[in-house]
Amino acid sequence: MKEYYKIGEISSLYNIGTDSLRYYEELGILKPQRDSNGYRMYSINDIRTLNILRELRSIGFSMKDIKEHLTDFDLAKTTELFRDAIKTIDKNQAQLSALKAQLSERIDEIEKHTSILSQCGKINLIDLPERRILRLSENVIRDDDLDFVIKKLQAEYEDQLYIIGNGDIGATIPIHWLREGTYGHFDSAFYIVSDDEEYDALLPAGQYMTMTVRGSYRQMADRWKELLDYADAHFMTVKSDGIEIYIIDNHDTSNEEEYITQLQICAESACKKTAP
Amino acid sequence: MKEYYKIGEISSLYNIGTDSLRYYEELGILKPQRDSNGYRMYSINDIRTLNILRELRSIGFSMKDIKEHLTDFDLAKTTELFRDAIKTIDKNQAQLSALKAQLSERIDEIEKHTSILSQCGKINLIDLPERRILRLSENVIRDDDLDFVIKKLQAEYEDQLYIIGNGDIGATIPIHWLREGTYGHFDSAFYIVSDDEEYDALLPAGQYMTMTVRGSYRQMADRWKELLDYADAHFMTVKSDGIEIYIIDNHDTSNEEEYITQLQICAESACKKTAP
DNA sequence: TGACCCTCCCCTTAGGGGAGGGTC
DNA sequence: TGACCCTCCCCTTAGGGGAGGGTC
Repeated sequence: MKEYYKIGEISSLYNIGTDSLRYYEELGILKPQRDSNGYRMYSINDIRTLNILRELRSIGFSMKDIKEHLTDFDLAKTTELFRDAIKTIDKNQAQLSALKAQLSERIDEIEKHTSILSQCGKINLIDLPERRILRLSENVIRDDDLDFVIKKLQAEYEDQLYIIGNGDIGATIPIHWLREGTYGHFDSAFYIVSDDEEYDALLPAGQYMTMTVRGSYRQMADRWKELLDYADAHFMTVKSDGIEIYIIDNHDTSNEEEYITQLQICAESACKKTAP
Repeated sequence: MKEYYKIGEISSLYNIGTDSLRYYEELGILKPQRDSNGYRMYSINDIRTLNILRELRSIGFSMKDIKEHLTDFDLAKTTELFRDAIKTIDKNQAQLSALKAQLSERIDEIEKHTSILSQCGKINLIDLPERRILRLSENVIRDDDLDFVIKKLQAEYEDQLYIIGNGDIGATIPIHWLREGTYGHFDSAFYIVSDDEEYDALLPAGQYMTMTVRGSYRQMADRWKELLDYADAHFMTVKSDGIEIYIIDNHDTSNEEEYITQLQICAESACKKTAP
């Protein structure tokens, strides 16, 4: 057995690059002697250090931590180091789990929504419960501004941000604007929040006319007209502002044709009212 | 609502540094216009891009992935991106779990072994089963070389490395060297492997004299002498080489006083043999 | 004037890769 | 001679921090 080993021998034995070994020396962790020709000579002691270094490295410790540990360690310090590492791992795992749940939910949503494409363009009458929303009102909001408004909404409720963001995003249009056919203005943007979250406004319960629309926002004026015409034809009274829910929007696709938006407006049969 | 926003406004709204925004521009992801004074002017469209960018970033995608994604994405690409991300997360989680298990095991071992300190220095007679080992024989191995030999052993069974490394490490000393009192030479180093792993040699089953020793290796010659004297005094016949198991060594502590080594040697009562 | 913006420029992790030149 | 070693030196991620100087 030899006294010293050259960098190449160590490199192939440990299956690590010679660069790494030189780097460890640069950091002052390994201090191989030098031969008269300048070649690094690794002793058994250097190899021992390298053994520990690589073990800690594979566990994921930083070189700084490793250097610190190597200068002076005993059983208590070693177990403490390992315990800390476990805590860090737990944190990372929890983060990853949360992320994974978010991603799964997003995928599920996209798939769920694309599966209702057959509904597109049809008018349905459905009963919706009262919905809680976080609302940002601004008098006039152009279509393009929506993202910005949403962001302001998020900024306002920053501490809840981890909760918000999964729910549906929407906007409301005063009924008289819809009647006038001047599409492109909204009077508020909102998040629909779930029961256990903070909210500042409500979308009323009731019977809603809904239409799921696929594609560009340019067609919305026409779609709203269809809905209002339908209401008139069926002697229904419109009882809320127009509501747009952005199911698939520019966050999910850069292809306008894939957008999915649901139009909702509360409307009840006039006959109901006039019934004895 | 304004047409354009300055870098500071965006920065405080998104709670990210202005450096980041400049960096996104440098990468060509954001392309804010410039005012006549050279100030960046972020449009609603830039804000939209930034929204998506930050979302993907928080999920953990690299800037390269994000840039690629932003140039052209639709529902199919978005879900694919998310699915890939989930796969990556799963892999990372699995790695972390394995690491955590390793760390826990190491901690448990250290604690288990330090709890048997009361046994130190006492001679026990115990029956040990046959043990499977991976053995590296070298004619003469100095104490200092052990780590290196172990490394060669690992290199030889590289594909099993994830298995190896948790088991006990030890070395054997020919009985005549022990008798001579020339401690510091070994004729082999080995790993004890579990039942389902590859092995190339055996430590025989039988009754063993054992002594758990705490502290420096300098005392081992004396300890071995105690064991051999004990055997002689009790008319026992030594039937194996000396075996040292390194329970706590220089990998766990830089303090020699904390080392724990178990000496084992197979020895059976002479009276047994002479029984009718 | 103070807050805000600009453009360099240097720094961080853990090495990887290569040039140009000596060594066994 | 070919494999091996040496020392620079530049490069990677996603920004952070600061200097020196202009702008509202």
